Amino acid sequence: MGPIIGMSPDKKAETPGMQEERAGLRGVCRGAGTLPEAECGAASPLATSLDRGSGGSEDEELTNLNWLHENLLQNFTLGGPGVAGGAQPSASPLFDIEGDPGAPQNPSSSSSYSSSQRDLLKSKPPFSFSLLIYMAIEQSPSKRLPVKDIYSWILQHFPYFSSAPTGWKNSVRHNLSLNKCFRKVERSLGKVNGKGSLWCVDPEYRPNLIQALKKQHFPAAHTFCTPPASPPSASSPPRHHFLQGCSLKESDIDAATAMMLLNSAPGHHHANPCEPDSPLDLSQPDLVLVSSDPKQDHNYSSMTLQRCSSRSSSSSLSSLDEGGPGHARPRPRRAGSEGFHSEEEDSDLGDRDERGGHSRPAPHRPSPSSSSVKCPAGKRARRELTAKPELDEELKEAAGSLLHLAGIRTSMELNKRSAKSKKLNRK
DNA sequence: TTCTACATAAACAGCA
DNA sequence: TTGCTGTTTATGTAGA
Repeated sequence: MGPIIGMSPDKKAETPGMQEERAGLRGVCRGAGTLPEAECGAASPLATSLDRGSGGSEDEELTNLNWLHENLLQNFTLGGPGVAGGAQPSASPLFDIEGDPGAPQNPSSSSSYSSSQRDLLKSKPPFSFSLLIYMAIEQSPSKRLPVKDIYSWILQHFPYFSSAPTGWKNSVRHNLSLNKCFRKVERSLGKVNGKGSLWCVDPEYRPNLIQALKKQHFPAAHTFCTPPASPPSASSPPRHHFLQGCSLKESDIDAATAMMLLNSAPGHHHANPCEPDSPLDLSQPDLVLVSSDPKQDHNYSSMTLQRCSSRSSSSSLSSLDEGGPGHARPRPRRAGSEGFHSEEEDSDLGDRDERGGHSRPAPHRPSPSSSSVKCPAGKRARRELTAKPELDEELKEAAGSLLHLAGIRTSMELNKRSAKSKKLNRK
């Protein structure tokens, strides 16, 4: 996307990507639904940099997008620490919802993988860097990763980047720095700056990321997104599993997030979710705000909400990202994210300071009046809201309903999909 | 056409 | 000194 000079990796990768039977085919592997721990130890980011050395075919199998879709995102939504911490080959609710979790999903018996599917592996991931980072972090047992491991994870799961110019690393760092979804955690005390900070996902923004995932479209994957009329079979790629080629389903997300809520033990509230001693409990009800109403996006500043209401499909993530250079330039950067910025200024997240607290004096960014005006409901407000126990109950109820809905969703889903495919066909 | 999200590049600083 | 990490700014592209 960049200028010609800095040709975007996907353009560049056209060549390398094509050479990429190497990397691309790497991904075509047996990724039975959930990658067994034994087979995919490297699926754990812990293993990212550690295991890469041993590389090997095992490693290569990890790049299976199917696995990614099925396992990874399943993990995200569940958000449980068990995800990466221990093998969680068990079927998730999501897994169950659509079909047979036990069904061998073996895309890599890959003759069943179409060339288009393989191309997916070779081509640029349909995820933004933010999402990639999110995935990487979420996959880590501790929900914290150093940049290096994030690189590794991305490389591991998206071979595309192995052939991409190293600029993507810059982008990753850029995202980490800029995106409020990610928070820097010191590896050890007194090591605020310097090398090797850990990065975690700010639970406050986690739903945003989920939303972003939900809204992520996979145009290239539509080829295998066609609604199967028959139940999933071993020979056919799993039907949906979250990212399976299509945009995520609201019910998936919501139900999954609901599960997160349910999984969360009340009282596990850490001042700093990234506190090393307090494993990131992303499922904290008061941190993860979920609504059964997809329209309700608590994660956004009201500004974003407005935007979202007017722009149905704008990426949620970006709004919490840099907010877009927009046309607020010449002070582009933070302009759009001022809403969040102002939240930081709320200072309810003291550790946030570490970010701007670098050597360079934080340039005074005149917060656009719009931001301060449009964002009355900041994190604090949300917390106040969500801290209510009754809300917790409501959430649980909602979770139950959502799960129920998710369970019976399939038929509706089919309808939806057929409608969608019709729509696509029309195009 | 406008606006937003995102990607990319690059400069710069701090640290090991 | 070098390389990595982190921050920030600038700019371009794509999509809605």
